[in-house]
Order: sequence, then structure tokens, then C-alpha cells
Amino acid sequence: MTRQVGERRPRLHRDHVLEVAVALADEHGIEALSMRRLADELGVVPMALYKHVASKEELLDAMVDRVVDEIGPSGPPGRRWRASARARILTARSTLLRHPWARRVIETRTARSPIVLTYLDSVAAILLAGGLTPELVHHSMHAIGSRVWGFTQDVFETDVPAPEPDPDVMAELAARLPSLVRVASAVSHDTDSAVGYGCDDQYEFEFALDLLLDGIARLHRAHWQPPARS
Amino acid sequence: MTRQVGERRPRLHRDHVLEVAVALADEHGIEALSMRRLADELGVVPMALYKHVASKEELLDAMVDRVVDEIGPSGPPGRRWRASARARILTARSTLLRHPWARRVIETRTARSPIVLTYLDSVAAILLAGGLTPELVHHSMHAIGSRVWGFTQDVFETDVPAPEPDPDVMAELAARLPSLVRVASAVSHDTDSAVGYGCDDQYEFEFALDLLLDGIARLHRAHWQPPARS
DNA sequence: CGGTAAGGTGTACGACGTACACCCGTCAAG
DNA sequence: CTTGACGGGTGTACGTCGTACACCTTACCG
Repeated sequence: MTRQVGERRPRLHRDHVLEVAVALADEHGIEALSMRRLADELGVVPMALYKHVASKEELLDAMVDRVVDEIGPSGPPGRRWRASARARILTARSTLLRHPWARRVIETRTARSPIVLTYLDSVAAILLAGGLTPELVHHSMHAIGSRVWGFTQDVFETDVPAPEPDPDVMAELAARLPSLVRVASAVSHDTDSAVGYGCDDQYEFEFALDLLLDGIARLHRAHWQPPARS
Repeated sequence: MTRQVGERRPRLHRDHVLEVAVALADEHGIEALSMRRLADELGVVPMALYKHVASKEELLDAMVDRVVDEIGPSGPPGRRWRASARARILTARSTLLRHPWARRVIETRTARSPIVLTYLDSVAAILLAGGLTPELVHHSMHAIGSRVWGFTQDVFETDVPAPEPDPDVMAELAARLPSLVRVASAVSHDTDSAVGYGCDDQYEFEFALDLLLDGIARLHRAHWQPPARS
């Protein structure tokens, strides 16, 4: 990390800055990404970054672009729109899973960059190629919502209160939250803890995605029409 | 706002702190809510807040609790689970719409408070009362995901690039993003701008919600079973 | 009346993002 | 070979943030 005297540090390039920024966020979480920390990591003084990046906001924009770009290009759109859309979205998901901070950051972005728009366009293209009307595509993309990105804000993202299987606490819980407890224990009887969810994210994601795609396919088959405007 | 000499400031109460915090976030956005600013608003020194609130994080937790509580109690669960669930979620949405910062904050919370769990329990209760199996309820709640909260991370939350209807820019856009442009202009031909989405959030929300509830109802009718465990 | 505890104050520290003035190396033009 | 401009790294400094800690004030109870 430290450098010998006389040894020259190679010049910074924007790409290098972004690469290290992404790596840092991947490894230590987005909240660990400060301009100062990033500069340290690059062996450089904080202000040096501003020669490559307009501000921290712009840095985050560029980082998002970088991971969205990583999703890669879409295959040629064909008739089998349902399978194509599913595959494209699951690819996006697997990319985003490598950068857990990306979801949160995407959600805070206000402007959509060309790269991001290109990705969205590729999804729209798949649906249009399947013959869905533009109106149906429009509502469908809204409906899929954050799932187009390969993520969901899940209701119980993290574990429900106590990993502790204290029977008193359990009884208390069951009394206060009878329905949740019933639902939770139905699914997790294969794991040890009754409440501490061992639930399969990937399965849940695909379950919901398929629910939506099925619904869309049904509307499409039924020649869904936009409701009359008031 | 400033206080006369000799006039006594009434003592702070936690509720009052929270009330003002929520009002401040409502009015000036969550990023304007600093401990110092909040203290100012209350006519008090910043550190005074720490007698009522453990930390800023805990303050945010409590603020979320406050708005979730505002959703109000659930009606008695009955047979008509689909309508009940729909109504409950739309109520949640209308509450959350009054506090635009709440979505973002909820998403950053890691722990689920009792109040939040109570709300989730009420939704689960509705589905269970409709006769859905606990397993189906479980997956359904995951599927509805952020929509249980009455919000969505929408794909194009804000307007797509140029409100400017410059024909050159439009041609450029149409060339680069043909599908998006088609989709966008299909829906917004009733508004003036071709790309600057005038789209009905509430409609989009209900469209997606119904898609999901329909799908769930269909699975329920078909006596859906959890897939065999590996 | 005197003590205790709850609650407001003052000062201070170590982050943070970034403005601004600077300086140094490289390279093209004279 | 000199010069000067310019891209890019540096140093210092400012204002803001959350909050630790020691202090002081007030209200109330015995």
C-alpha cells in the first residue's frame, strides 16, 4: 500500500477511481464510502478525486452506471417475450446481488442516466417484440416496478425479532402477532428457529415475478385495453 | 418563535419532539432533518434532544412508528379477503403519501418494531381469514413486497430526460431508445409533452396491486401447494 | 428545608463534503 | 533549449453533522 520514495504513483483515471469505489462499497458497505476513505484507498489526497468526479453525488451516479452496465446486453428480442423478460430480469438480479449497496443507491438517484435508460429500453423492447401494446407495456413496467431492477424491498427483509427460541417470548409473540407467527412457522418448520426465517430470497423473487408476468400474459391474451380516460 | 424573557418554555416531551420532527420532514424533506435543526425548531439546544431520544437512528425509528401507527387499525377480517387486503393497503398508501420521506426511511430500517409488526400482522390476518394457507400467505406477502407499505420503487419515478420537446433531441432519443419512446408516447398523447410523463401514480399502483391480488386469488382457488423441498 | 433526579446547557471532538489557492510535471510552440 | 499553459495532485480551511461529557437548573418529595 505505502509507496517507496522515488516510485511514481501511476496517474489516476476516472475508471480506476470508479472501480475502487465500487470495490470499497462491495466490501465495506456504502456507508463506509467517504471521499476521504476512497482517496486513502487510492493513495491520494481527498481533493484529488475532484479532478475526476464532480461531487460525491456524481460519483454515486457513475457507480450505478457501472453496475447497470455490468448487466450486459440483451439477447435479440423474439416472440417468446415472457421467457426473455424473465431471463433478463433474473440476470439483472444476479448482477445486482454482487453489489448489495446498489439497490439502495439506485433508489436515491433522481436522474436516469443514458445507461440506465438503455437498460430499461431493452426490457421494454422485449415486451413490445412479444406483441404487447405500448399501453400494456407501460403499465407492466410500472407494475414490475423495482423488480425490473432485480430487487425488491421485501416486507421482512431481515429477521423478525428474537432468534432466541425462548418459549415465554414465543407465547407473548403468538399472542400479539398471531397471524404473523402462524405464517412464519408454516414456512420455517424445516429450519430450527420458528421465527428467525430461513427463507429463500431467490424463490420469493421468482414467485412474485412469475405472478406478475403471468398476470401480464393473461391481460395480453385477453386483449387488454386501457380504461377510458375521464 | 423566539420567546420573551421570563416566559417559560414548556418542557419537552418525546411526543412533541416526534411530532415536530415529522412535521419538519414533511415540510422540508428528510435531508433537512438534522438534530441541530430540529432542536432549533423546538427552541432548545441540540443536546437536549438526547434526553428524549437515544440517537438520530432511534429518532427515525420512532418517526416511522408514528406514521405506521397513523394507518390505523384494521377492520374485522372477514371472508372477503381480497377486498379487505386491497382496502387496507390503499389506506396505508394514502397515509404514506402524506409523509413522502417515510418510504425512504422505512427502507433503511433494519429492525422491525412492534408497531410495524402489528401492521404486518393485520395484513397477514386478512389473508388467513380468507382461507389462504399460511404458506401461500407467506409467499404472497413477500410478493406484494414494498406494496404492502403502500408504495413502490417505480421504474421511472421521475420524468424521463427532457421536458423540452426539441425535435432534434426527440429524434436522437427515438433512435437510441426506440422502445421506451414508443411506450412513453403511447400513454402520454393526452398530455402535451411526449416524453415528460404525465402518468397517474395511483392508477399504476392499483394496476400492479390488482395484478398481484388476482394472481394470488387464482393460486388460492387452484389450491396452490408449496413446491417440494429439495 | 434539603436532597435527588430529570431535563436543559456549553463546550468540544472527530467525522464529513468541498471551496480555493497553490504547485509541479509534461509537452507543444517558439 | 526555453517557455508557458494546462492537467492533475496538494494543503489548508470552512461549515455542518452526530454526539460524548461535565455542568447547571428546576420541580418535587420527604
